[in-house]
Amino acid sequence: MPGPSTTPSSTGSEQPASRSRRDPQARRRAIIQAAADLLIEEGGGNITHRRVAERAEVPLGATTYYFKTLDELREAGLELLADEVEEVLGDVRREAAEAQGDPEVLARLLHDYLADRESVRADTALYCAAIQRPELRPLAMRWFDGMVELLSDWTDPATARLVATFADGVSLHATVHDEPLSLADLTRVFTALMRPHPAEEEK
Amino acid sequence: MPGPSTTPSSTGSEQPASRSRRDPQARRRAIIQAAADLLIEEGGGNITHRRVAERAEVPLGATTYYFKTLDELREAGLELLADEVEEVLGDVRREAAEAQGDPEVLARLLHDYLADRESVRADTALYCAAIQRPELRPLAMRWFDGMVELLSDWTDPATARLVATFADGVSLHATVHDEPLSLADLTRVFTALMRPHPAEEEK
Amino acid sequence: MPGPSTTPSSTGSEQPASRSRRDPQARRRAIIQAAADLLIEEGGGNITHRRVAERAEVPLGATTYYFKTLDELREAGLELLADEVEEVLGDVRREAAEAQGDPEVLARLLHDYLADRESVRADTALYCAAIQRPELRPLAMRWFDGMVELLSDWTDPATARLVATFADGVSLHATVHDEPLSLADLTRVFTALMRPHPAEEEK
Amino acid sequence: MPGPSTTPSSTGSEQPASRSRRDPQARRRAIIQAAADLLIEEGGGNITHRRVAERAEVPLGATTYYFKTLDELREAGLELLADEVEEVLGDVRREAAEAQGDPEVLARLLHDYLADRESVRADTALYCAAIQRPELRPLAMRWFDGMVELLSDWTDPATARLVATFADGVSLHATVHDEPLSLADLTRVFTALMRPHPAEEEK
DNA sequence: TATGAATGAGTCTTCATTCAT
DNA sequence: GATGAATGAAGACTCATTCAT
Repeated sequence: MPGPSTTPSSTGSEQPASRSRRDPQARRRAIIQAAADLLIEEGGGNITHRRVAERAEVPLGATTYYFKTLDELREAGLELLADEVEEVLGDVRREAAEAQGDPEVLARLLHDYLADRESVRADTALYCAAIQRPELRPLAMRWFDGMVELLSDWTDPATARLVATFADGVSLHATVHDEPLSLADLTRVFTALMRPHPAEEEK
Repeated sequence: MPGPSTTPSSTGSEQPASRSRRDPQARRRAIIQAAADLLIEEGGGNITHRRVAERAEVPLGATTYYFKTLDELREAGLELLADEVEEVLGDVRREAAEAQGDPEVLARLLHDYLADRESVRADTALYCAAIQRPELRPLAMRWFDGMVELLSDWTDPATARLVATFADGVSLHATVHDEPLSLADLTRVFTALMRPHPAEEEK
Repeated sequence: MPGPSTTPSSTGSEQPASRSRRDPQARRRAIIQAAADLLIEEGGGNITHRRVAERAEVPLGATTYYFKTLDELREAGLELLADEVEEVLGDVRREAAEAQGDPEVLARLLHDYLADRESVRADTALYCAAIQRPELRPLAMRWFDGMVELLSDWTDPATARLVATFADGVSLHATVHDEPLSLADLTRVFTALMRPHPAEEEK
Repeated sequence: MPGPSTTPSSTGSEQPASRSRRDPQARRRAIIQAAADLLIEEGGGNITHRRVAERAEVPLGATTYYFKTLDELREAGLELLADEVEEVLGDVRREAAEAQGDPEVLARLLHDYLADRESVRADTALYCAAIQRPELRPLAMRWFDGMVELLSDWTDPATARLVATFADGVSLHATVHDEPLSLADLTRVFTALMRPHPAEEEK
């Protein structure tokens, strides 16, 4: 899995002067990026105009100029996180295609993804938001649905959903515990779940 | 699984007048309970002295009298959630013991647990808190560790960890999606994971 | 001694509307002035955002907008007091220069200064602050050091320090007792202290 | 000068159990003592029932039981400080009597007194209180008047007042600066001021 | 267009004081 | 008599939002 190599996410700060004034688009992006970073670091409850402005290195007024309310800004940040997660998922998908859905390869891809703390944090941050505010659930589902879709090329939908659910647990586990599951563990689960099973009559 | 039938958790409000004045113990409990309820409903970021006081039907001053800081109050609420979760887990354990660790029975117990929205919310609320504030991770781990311990009676530790991780995903899934996984799905995963597997050489 | 004749200090309140809104500089000044007034009248321990706001006739929020913390505001007020005191001292110095350090003239200058209750209060307010908070001592020393420097033109440093110490006592005495020392008393002390003395070997 | 050898002031903490319960007098004293200590350390503005109670190691209720209001408690503390100062002054007086008012001896006594930081702090704390609250001036005057009376045995009242004023300045100076005036300096001033002077016609 | 000034609402917290026990 | 519980008022501080410029 590609990791954040392609996503310029949550790292930027000293973009060229192009970000500042006279480039509204870039400015807007910088603000959203700052909001997303803060969402990851501190959770949605602690994000304020002032903190975002400072982080994005734009004047306070800019944050209210581009976003009518703080909620709107928060949502834009979450959306960016979801986009990032989805982008990562897209990369994974391409690699998975080549692997023909080999459980071992899928396990390795998930393992690589887990190594990218930034992406994992984005993922769990989305889940936190979704847990606390139902209207944000669609954002969190994008990851789950993407995962299911990815897997659907190689297995039946029910199994795909189960594997995706397991992947969620793995993400959560990686965030809360110090170290993520081992590649061997992941491989074992993927293999066990994707192996043809006797009773195909679920749901 | 017992569900909250035994735990009068997170529902109370209209205790007899005995809760009020001059019964510090009960008062403290009521405040913590209110905090826990709010944690479940709105997440740790949105809890305030005022909201807790209103919820617990005590004057504002009471919340600061019993807890020097809001953090302390929040933590007490989380601890209560963790206790509740653990209590549920204890019940599960007792039932699991009788079942001799039969995967089907375990799946049913998890399924029953998922039907108790309150407990699931408590579980995910703990995870949210742990994600956003590392110092709270031990609380979230109590659930995971308890699950692992429970399973350890019937399978090897590595498998127990994997199943517990899956259970985390299931919890998360149940909170964010409208309906939890089916009993059949759970049974399938439990069976697949707990079945003796060829390579015992993980990690 | 000139007294505050030149300093519009600690009296203002009814500036033209120019002070209000959209004149940050003036607003800031008004707040500091109000703080200084309160410091003189009630001492540093009793100054609050609310009182300052009311005194300066600005909304409460203004006091926290211009000063991140109350301490900062307090300090700004004290600094203003110190500036005022120093300004008075500058006037005294100019007059003293013409008098060639004649003890009688110096005594008269101090006597005039004592007649300006406002300045004396500023002086003692600074001392109070310095007594209770060591980090503010430099502010109080500005008066003492200024006095020493002033006198150093006409007498040796040791004597200057003694005379300045006496002047401190006089200030204190004037604040706590109803009436200050008489001109004759001051003259006597100044003369006695500045008269060449037998043993020049102190310290 | 005796220093604090005779005054058990502001040091106590672990009196025998006699202080606690069943000895109201001792309890009251302990509370007042604690208040006095806090007055010296933090100034009158920062004294609270809770802090006093903690310092005196008595329950919170005791502080309101023995003193109807906080002001009353504060005043009791100041009174204790004044008593202590006066006690020191009494010791000084006895020694001064033997010395027949010799300026050199008086200077030494003041110098010794300055070495007792505790007493000096008490003195200046009283002055701070008196500056900020006129109704407390009598307390601060007790020290000044005592000094004048002491000196009156050896010199005329006017001179006594001048010397006492100087002594005030010395106290202030000692509190705000790191080191007090030298014995030689003090001697010089005392000698100069108490020497018979030509014009006896002041005030 | 863009932004800093502005402010009132709301946050946590401390505390004097009262009072039931 | 003594004390911990109790609470409303007030304090410092933060901030979303508005608005003049």
